[in-house]
Amino acid sequence: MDVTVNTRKDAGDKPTRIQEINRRIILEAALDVFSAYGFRGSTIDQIAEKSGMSKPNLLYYFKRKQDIYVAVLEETLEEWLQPLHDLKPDGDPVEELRRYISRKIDMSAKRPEASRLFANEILHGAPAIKSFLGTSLKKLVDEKASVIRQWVSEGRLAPIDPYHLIFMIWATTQHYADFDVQVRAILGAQVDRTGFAEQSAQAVLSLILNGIKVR
Amino acid sequence: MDVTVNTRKDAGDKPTRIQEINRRIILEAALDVFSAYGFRGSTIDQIAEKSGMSKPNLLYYFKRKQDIYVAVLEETLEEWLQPLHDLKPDGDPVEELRRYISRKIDMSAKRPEASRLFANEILHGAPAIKSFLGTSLKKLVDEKASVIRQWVSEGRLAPIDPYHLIFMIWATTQHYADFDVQVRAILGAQVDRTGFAEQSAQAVLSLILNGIKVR
DNA sequence: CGAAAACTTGACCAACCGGTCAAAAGTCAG
DNA sequence: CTGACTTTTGACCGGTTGGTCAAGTTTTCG
Repeated sequence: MDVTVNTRKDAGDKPTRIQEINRRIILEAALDVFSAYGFRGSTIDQIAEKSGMSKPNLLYYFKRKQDIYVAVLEETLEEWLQPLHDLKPDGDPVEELRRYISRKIDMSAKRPEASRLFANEILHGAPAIKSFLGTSLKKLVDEKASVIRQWVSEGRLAPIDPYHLIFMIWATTQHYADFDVQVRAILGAQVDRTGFAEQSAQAVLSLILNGIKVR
Repeated sequence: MDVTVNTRKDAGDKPTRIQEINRRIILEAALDVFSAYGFRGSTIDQIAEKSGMSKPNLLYYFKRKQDIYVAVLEETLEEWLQPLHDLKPDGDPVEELRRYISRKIDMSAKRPEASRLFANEILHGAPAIKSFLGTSLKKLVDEKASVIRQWVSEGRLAPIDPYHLIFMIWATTQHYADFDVQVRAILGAQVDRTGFAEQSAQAVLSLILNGIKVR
């Protein structure tokens, strides 16, 4: 039994320099492709072409199409939830929520592909991340919801169900990324004018914050 | 040249009884399938099976997969936009918007497949209805936006950009249909308890209405 | 009834696509 | 430089899927 033999690729071997580079290239290309066409609508060939490598070569790094998809989802998820993680019980509630909403809008504007990737995944029943939603995400949201509930009970926020508040923040902030073509169709070229993102952020912020301020 | 020969199927011939029945069956099955798997992810066989007919027979009624998709989109669109059509300049602004939001939430709860069908279509660049978005939908939204702007300028509504307000209403009301699995993962079984829809509606309504009431 | 028109279907096809494989080309440590 | 290991690729395969077709069955209507 030659113990030096290893199966590489799967096992926990440290990746080579080339592996590191190429995995990164593939995941970036895959984010673009999957977010544009969805899992079923994307082909390995598309991702390979965008990565500048052949299909068999891509499959040398990720054995199956699913594996690429899951990898890109996991990679992006952590970044995507960071703003919610950073919502802290200390400090002014309205200010904390203002910061949270601002960061969410900012991320949607700067990385719309990430937003669309999740939107598509969830829209179709979240086959790849359902277990994550029910465990890690639920835990995180439960935690932050109780922070918000605390604020409400202290009278520092207008009475509102914290879960519904979080859903509304998600819905409104991601709308501009997920439904970009619709927004463009209606607003036309002004979407590309500088300051549009800030203007949208202002509208979302003022509406939600007005709705939760104590009066 | 036998003039009585007609190409049927495309032409403006009045459909037979069987045609009317089967087209309806197909479109209903297609809404379920397309909304669950998207255009690319759905197969003609799936729709045929759900319709209880053979694939060639289904293709007898709709020559191509695209044709079924476009037909079901067009059919559902009209119904989907009715509430916005009914937003009238007369009457109390807050009451009008309350009615509009309520009807949107109601539709999302009762016909989530329709909501998901559009969400998916727009998410992927609206290839089938892009022209519609830029013409009919834009016209409708422009019209209603100016109604809202009028209300604001009369001081009957808090100052807010009417387009962003409409987008926020769309985003929040459709969120519960489009992201159903996520909502379920976080809230669990309580989603199925009676009154949940009303509770969500209440949360959305109170937040948005609070944000637009003059103070 | 009878025949024309409408409807239905099994068999089939070509394109596409996820994935394999064996062999060539490149990398790198000793 | 050399040989072991890693990376790359062209050719290929089998399953799926959109769509066709010719032949059969049912409906409609004079």
